Amino acid sequence: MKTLADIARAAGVSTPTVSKVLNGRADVAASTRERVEGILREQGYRRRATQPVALLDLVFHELTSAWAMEIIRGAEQVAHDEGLNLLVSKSGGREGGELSWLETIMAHRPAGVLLVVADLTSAEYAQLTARGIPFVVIDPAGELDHDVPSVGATNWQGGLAATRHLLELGHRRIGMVAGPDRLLCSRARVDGYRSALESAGVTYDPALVRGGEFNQETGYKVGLELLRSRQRPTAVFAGNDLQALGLYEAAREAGLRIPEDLSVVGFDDMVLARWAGPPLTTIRQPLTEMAAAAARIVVDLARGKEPTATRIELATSLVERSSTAPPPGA
Amino acid sequence: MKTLADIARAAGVSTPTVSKVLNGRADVAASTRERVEGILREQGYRRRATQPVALLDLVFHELTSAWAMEIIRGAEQVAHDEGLNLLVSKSGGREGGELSWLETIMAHRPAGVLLVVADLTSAEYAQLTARGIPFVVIDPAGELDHDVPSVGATNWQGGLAATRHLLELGHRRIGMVAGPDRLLCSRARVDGYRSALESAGVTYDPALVRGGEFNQETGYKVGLELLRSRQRPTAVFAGNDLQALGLYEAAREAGLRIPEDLSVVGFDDMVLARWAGPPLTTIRQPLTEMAAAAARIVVDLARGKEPTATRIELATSLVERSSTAPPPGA
DNA sequence: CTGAAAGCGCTTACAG
DNA sequence: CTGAAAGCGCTTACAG
Repeated sequence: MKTLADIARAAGVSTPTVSKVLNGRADVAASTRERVEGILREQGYRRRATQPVALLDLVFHELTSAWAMEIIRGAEQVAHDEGLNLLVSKSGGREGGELSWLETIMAHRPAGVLLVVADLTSAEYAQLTARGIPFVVIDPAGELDHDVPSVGATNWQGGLAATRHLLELGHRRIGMVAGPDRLLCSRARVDGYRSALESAGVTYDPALVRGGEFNQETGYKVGLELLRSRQRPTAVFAGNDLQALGLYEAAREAGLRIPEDLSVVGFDDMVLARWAGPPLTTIRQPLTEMAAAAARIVVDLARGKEPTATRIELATSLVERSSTAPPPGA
Repeated sequence: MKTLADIARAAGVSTPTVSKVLNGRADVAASTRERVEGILREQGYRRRATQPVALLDLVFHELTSAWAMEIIRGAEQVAHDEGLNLLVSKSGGREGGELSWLETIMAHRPAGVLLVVADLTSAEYAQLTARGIPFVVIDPAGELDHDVPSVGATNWQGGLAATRHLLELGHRRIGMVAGPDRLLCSRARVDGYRSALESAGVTYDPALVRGGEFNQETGYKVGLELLRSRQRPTAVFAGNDLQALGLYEAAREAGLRIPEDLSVVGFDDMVLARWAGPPLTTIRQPLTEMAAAAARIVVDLARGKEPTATRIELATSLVERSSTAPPPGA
């Protein structure tokens, strides 16, 4: 690590002069400035920051989905309002000799950390807490210890609303493409589905619920299974929008029109839901607001203020488009 | 701004002790540690970072589009590989008493800056250069001074390929929804369109080209105009995917089926293109790769290495889906 | 486990 | 325009 003194020596000037060049002061001769700038560049000088860069770390497990953008937008808004700088990174898919995501974060000591769809090991929890770095989990993957602040969406109510919508249209045989069991949000959606059926007096049939990952391949695969079964459902609730789009493909392949022969409801309301053919009826998850709420909690925590609440679920809502209709022959 | 000494005084300990607490050293009594942590929190202490946080600034004009995510992904990849931390912010829509985006960036002295769809005023250019902060413009909005490094896509070739594809299907009356004239990429796409027509011996008809913003409203509005004109086009090349989706709506409203009555080609290949109804034929723009290339240039520049090239255009490519077909009656 | 003393990297105020 | 001197915020090495 080079110091100002090193640079000064190499440039044949004093440290104050180098300091002035670095800080863009006017009282340095042009020729001196140039020489010093050259040496700074050459020697790869990096300043030890004197102003604290107030950072807000936003950590995704994966940076793939369209999903992520809405979260970034919400976090950026609050970060900017609070004078913080938003640092975006991903924790997944990086094993081997490298520093763990947590070590990287510890190294730059952010004012706070936002974790997206994360499982926190208790070791990670302990490290974060020990260093007094406040954090909030957005859309927690699994159960969290009671005192970990988190922001989610009302997934159960969403599953309920989606299924109720189909029931109200007259559907009775309603299938579901479930997400992975390890994810809280996925289990809640399935339970909401089940609960809606039961309170409508429709018997829950486990054969109509098949699970997999939250992607379009699963929607396609599970969709084909459901649509080719003897008593095929007239409607399917997909655990998320990507699965719903996989279902679209399966329906096309099975020769079923949406919504005439098959109704489909998704979950998330990603941008593409609106543009699917036909536009997808889905449950909107307010990701931008969720991220903003999480950021505000973390900022409060960082400033030693007690946030009004540290466990929040924001409301989901049904967005009706054109992928749902009464069942055939209704 | 609180100092360690302030905290020490308030906690009734010495500064070294506070320093130890901050750095997670083991040799502090648990009770002392707790008391000091409490005071640190209470007084909102922020350290003046001693380790330099190596930052890469990624500045968007707007943080809205699905677009942005692919760029973030490319930049994050390189940032991580190079041990930099990716800072995401937006420059647009923030006038008034606040610091300009540039001042904010100057304040944290990043290793480099990546600007997306930006116009750089010469004052901004001068400031960045004076401080020796290297920067690269991704998808430059307008003409840049000769020595500003930039990474773009081959927009002209893309316009050419889109139009050629339609010509090869047999279309002769091909409309275009143009983007704003102020954007370089938009003008290049229009020129590519025109060039393809001319080299196929089809006369360029200015009445078939109508412009507006790069959004779906423009696609809809301009689409209706084109489709309701006396000699309506059998195919339309939209300046970007959002416009193409607006066109979809216009076609629906005009009672035209895609692709049977009207062929549509978009530009960008956003995720939603694949899921549109029908899936959109479009020109793919390799945003992730563009961002990664830009990040690599900025890192080289920051380390005083001469990058292999400072003006790059990455290749676009035609992605054929289901929105294009031979013209009716062909 | 604690803190006085020395030291580090940088900046500021000012004499020339 | 330059740099010797003093100062700032923090850390380190070490005596108790």
